[in-house]
Amino acid sequence: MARDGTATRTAIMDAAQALILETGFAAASVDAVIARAGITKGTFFYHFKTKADLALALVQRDAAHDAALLDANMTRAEALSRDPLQQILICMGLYEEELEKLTAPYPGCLYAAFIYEAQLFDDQTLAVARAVFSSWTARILDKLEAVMKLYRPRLPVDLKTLAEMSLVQAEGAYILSKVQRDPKAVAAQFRHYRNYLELLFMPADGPVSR
Amino acid sequence: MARDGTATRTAIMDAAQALILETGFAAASVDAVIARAGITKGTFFYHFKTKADLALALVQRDAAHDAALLDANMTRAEALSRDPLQQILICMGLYEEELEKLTAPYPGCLYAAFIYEAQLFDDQTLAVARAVFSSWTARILDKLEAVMKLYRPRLPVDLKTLAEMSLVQAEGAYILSKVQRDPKAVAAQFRHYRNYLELLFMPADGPVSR
DNA sequence: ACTATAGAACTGACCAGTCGGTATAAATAA
DNA sequence: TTATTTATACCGACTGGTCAGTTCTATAGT
Repeated sequence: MARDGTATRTAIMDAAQALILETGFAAASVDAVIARAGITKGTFFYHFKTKADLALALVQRDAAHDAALLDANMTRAEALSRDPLQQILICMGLYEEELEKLTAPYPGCLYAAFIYEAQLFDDQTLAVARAVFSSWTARILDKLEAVMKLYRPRLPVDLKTLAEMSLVQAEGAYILSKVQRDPKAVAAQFRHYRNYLELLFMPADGPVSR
Repeated sequence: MARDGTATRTAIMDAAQALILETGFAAASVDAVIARAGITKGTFFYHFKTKADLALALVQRDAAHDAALLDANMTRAEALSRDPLQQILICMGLYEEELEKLTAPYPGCLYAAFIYEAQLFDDQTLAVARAVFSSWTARILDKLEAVMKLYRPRLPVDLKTLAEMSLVQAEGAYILSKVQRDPKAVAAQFRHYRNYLELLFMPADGPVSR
């Protein structure tokens, strides 16, 4: 097999991602990456011009994956309910379902790993992380604005930071999961976000509004 | 002044902490630390046996600081209200007040930085971070249990993960603040945690219970 | 012929850590 | 009072190793 290098490229990226989430980017040396991927240095630099190039490829791959997953979950949620509040709750519930299946602590988020070593990366790489955050937030914010047209929140609330809170809850939960070595921590925190939205928008006298 | 080295030791630790939050631990080289602290290599290794020794000292210092701050804020809150729910809300409000004063993005949390480079540290160092998390959680959980004796939550809720959520919210907000370069992001997220607690425990018909 | 890979030797920069030495000031002895 | 000792605080050149990245030759599949 000398023709298709995509498998090798993927192997390098997978090995690097796992290593980075264990040791950080700086300590995930090229030597360590190639050892884990089972290839040699020549091959590594055949696929990636520099280590920074790998960083960019990794963050772009994650960005594409995360965007696709949110899209899939939100589309499913939209098919399951016409109510925008229910759509968000269902969407978060879908994430929660997946997270409940974890048997090892959540390995972590590449954007968070990179942001805690921010000075090591160029603007382009960090911009990808920023873009993921802002498009995620925008998607949730859209729904929340639709919710606001149908429901009156029980407390005055800023919708933008409320949308961002879903991300915050995820990133914070990843850290908790790693610190406590607890696979279940992330799902539990997603559940709290769902609770908050429910309490915020559900009228006091019951689940139906108008 | 040849006698008192504590100022130098503090300068090293301050320089290291700032650097670590910008670049991560691995990339915060001893050379970079001493350059920022304005001292030399000999001095560094006079104060710290190894770089790992510095990591331990840093995390211990933060642990002591964080424990003292929670204690101070919670004690103030306890003086301001007899109601355990109000005590938590006030305590979180005190944090929020401080966070609203920020003019630069929150620099980050050392525990989070370390956990994203976890393999670089020995068990003792990571254990300090774990201990901070668990004693913080325990303190909040205590209050929440007292709350539960007076109030009935509007949704079934797990108190332990609810206590942990305060930490999750903080850690997640630090990341958001760094990604968006937004100094206000952290306070806004603390506010949402307060809102959640309020909605969860405040009876539907008004702020007074029994 | 072209692409994908192996492998190994090499470079210069940077890494953590060492070592011999100096400066200072307080304690002690003349 | 003035030397001498002792301990602390600090300096900076140096060492052996690792880092990212280069360069080369060789080889196998298409």
